[in-house]
Amino acid sequence: MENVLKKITNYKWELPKTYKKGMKVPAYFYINRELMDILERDAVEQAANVATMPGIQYASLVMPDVHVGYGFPIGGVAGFDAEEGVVSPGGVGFDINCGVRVLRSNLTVDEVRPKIKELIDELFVAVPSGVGSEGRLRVTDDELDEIFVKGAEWAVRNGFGTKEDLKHCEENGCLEGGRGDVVSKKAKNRGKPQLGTLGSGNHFLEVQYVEKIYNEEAAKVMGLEEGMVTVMIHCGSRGLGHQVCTDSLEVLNRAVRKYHISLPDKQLACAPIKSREGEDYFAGMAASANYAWANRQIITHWTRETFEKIFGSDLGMDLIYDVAHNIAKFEEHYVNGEKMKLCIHRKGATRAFGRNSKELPEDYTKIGQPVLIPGSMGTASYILLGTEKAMKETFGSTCHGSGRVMSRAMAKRKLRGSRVKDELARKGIYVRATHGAILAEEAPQAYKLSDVVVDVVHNAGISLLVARLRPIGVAKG
DNA sequence: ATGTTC
Repeated sequence: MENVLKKITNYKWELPKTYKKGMKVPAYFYINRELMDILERDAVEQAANVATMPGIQYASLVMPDVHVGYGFPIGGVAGFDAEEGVVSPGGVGFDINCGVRVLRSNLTVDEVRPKIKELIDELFVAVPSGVGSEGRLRVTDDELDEIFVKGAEWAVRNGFGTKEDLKHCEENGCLEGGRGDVVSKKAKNRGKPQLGTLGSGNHFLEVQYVEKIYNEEAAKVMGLEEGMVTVMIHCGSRGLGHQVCTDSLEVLNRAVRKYHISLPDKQLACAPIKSREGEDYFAGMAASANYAWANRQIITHWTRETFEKIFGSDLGMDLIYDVAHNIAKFEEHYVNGEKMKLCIHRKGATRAFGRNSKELPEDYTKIGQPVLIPGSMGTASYILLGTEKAMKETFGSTCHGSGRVMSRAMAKRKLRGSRVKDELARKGIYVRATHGAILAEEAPQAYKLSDVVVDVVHNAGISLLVARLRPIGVAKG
């Protein structure tokens, strides 16, 4: 790809807007040479396609964990003028508000390791997982409608966690504008029994420890020390968000014709933000995002209960932060020196706001927003900080994880789940999964090294390393 | 990611 991408720095490359007819802005790729070698041609085309969309501002942005997605690349960020621009389900993804949160604890890895099997087995029961899995609670239609509007706050109000948790969620765990009236009966029926479940695929609940601290000051503010046990929860809006996305694609395919929007790829289906179709998609997307925040909040509560059952009380399991990886939202950013209201789409990308952003809770105002980057199963996860450079260059955004290099089908052909489990055990990681195939699909070999991805965003300056977290136990669907 | 080819 080096013949089409122009080097700006060792970590930033430009695809000029002359690359493809109709591009309104260039695309910027945050990658290094190593990632350039595995960059998919189709992902480059997708980033160029996004640059042609109505109302796009500044650039189509690509993070180092990029791979081909539905319409937009996964690892893509795009900002559209809030008045003249569009909103697109392909720019959010099927798993609306797939996201990550991390809890700290007062426990050390030496205290937890001897009990890791018992702990993970208990967590595996306390937090249901797997495709189509159903949860331990049943909500009514009215409650579901409230969750669509209130997000994590509904969960806290109903006994799952604390008000302090809400302050440590992006958007306080609630995206404004969620509405149940635009969510189909089918989506609601899928979502109702799945609240409080982990799901499948790359979703997980992981017990980790802080292996290395890169930034003492920030780590202190987050309450992190080397050797301390942390818990990472990675999941999304389950069948509900998936159904909302599917339903909306039908509507927006029609809207593309109705509003005479010219697109290089049907998968970029979108509607003007100010149209009925666009507003309804946003409301359903926000409702799904809020369901996902309630979901992670409920799982957090059961995680704390399980830890207390095994290790007793006063474990200090505070929520460090919760970030969305798949979401669209209205934000203000500077474009060519002018403040603009934009609809920022982050698909497989993380908000990474710098210090003094008004969106941050008081304790993080001085250091910047915690950015949580899950590893693939068995590999390190990272905590970073958002930066002022990200505010200037990437609409305050960074990478979201390690990104696939092997398809699920390929991984199942090449790898055996039992063998993956044994390999992880040798590395001191106990894994509990619903079935062997998931271990093959999610094996470390199927993913880019998160270390490389994180190295790129750190060196590019769009987020900065704070801590590396090493897994000791994983529960997977 | 996903009642994993509704």
